Amino acid sequence: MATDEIKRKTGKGTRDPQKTREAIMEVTGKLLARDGPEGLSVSQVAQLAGVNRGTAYHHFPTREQLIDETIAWVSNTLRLEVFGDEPEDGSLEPRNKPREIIEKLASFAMENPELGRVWLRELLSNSQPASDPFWNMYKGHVDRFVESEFSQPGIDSEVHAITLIVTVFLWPVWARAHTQSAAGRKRMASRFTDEMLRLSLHGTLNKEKFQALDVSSDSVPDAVIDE
Amino acid sequence: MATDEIKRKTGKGTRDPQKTREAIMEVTGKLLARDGPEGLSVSQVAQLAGVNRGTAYHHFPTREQLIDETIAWVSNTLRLEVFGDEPEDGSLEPRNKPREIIEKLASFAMENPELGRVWLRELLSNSQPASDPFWNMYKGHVDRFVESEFSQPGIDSEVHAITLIVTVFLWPVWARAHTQSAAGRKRMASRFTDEMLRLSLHGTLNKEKFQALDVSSDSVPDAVIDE
DNA sequence: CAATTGTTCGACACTGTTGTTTAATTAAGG
DNA sequence: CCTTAATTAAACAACAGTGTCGAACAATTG
Repeated sequence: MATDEIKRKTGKGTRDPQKTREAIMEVTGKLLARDGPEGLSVSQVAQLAGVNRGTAYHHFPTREQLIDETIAWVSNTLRLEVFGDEPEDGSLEPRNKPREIIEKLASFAMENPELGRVWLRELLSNSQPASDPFWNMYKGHVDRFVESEFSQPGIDSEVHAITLIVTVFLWPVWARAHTQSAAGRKRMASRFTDEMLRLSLHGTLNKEKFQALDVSSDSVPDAVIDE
Repeated sequence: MATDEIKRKTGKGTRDPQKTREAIMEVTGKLLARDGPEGLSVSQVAQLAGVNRGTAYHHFPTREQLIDETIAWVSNTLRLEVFGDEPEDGSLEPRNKPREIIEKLASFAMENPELGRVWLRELLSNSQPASDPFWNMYKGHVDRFVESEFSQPGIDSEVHAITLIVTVFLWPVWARAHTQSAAGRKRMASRFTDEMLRLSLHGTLNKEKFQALDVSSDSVPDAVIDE
């Protein structure tokens, strides 16, 4: 159970600080996804990264800092993988098809479930997510879509953004726990995107049976001014 | 930061083992939601529950057992709060309006974000969720809805069940981090149910603009036989 | 080749947690 | 009132984790 160890020293290049640093963060990311921030131990990270604990402390002065930097690194990795190198402010082409982004997101999430999980965990417990690069970019896309001619009217952009990102990142967690093969994973990913698409186009309710449904039973004004 | 303590001894009834037990599990639930299973310490639980550590060990022989029993207790609490005392197998009235259940779920989740979070965490990392009472009941309802005349055809029941439950339990986490007042929470809960309803009825895409959309681009057969 | 710089390692002291035990205290129920 | 069970307080060994050192080490320079 504690006998697993990753031999990082492949090839001849024996000493590579940057690679060591990344290896440490990579393992930290995985362990963060599994155990959460409170359950992470530098000892375990070092062991799994095939590195002395002192080395980890050389790169990251304190446990807290290791966690923080790793999360920032995850967010950046996410941003790069999903959005490439679009400009950060993103006030650009609104022609980006939302479907493309969802597919990219979903497939990435399925292949890297740990990253999505650790990032999501941080996002949800962070009261100031505006500082997160990936969140800003993603939210910008959603906002632009909601205001575009391609979307239905009346969508609550914040609710939509959160629900979408949450499902995208957590479906793989479920899917992975119920599939072993790579083919199975692919199928699960397809099922997800298919269902998302179906949902986007048709919803879930049979409209003929729900004509008399009071949509705004005890709703509140749309304008939301909090606090 | 570590100076918080809950005075459990309200009134005169000083000694009540069952209540002590519940108080311990309640605190355990909260801490589980905050720190995850790996981050939970019996010492902290005892301190926050206003109980001696020995007492905790009297009720729960080991840390692991405390966690397990608490999670089971959470699942049961969830089931009771949302579904009342319907029979477990639930092969009963399919006339239960899905909307009613979603509203119950959503409002409960908004008022008890910790419980939902700890349960969800367990569900997603559990490869054998069929043993969870709340999951079984919930999944049964979704299945029956999907096969009923009230739903759209072609819904992937598993995907739908997971995405719905995930959003229901995680939206409150986000909402709570961005609202202080009780009124604000209520508004956030309303926005969620409204948007869910809107989504169920109309989806997100403007159909006129997406007529030529290939729904089954690289889809796979619906029949899913894993492994 | 030697000096310098930055990386990695092994050992150390310290703290906190677990699980166990033992003795003393306190309320509840017959 | 007296027995029983719950609770507390305290101490214990075993252990894991955190930070901090100084020394060993590699690679790049002069």
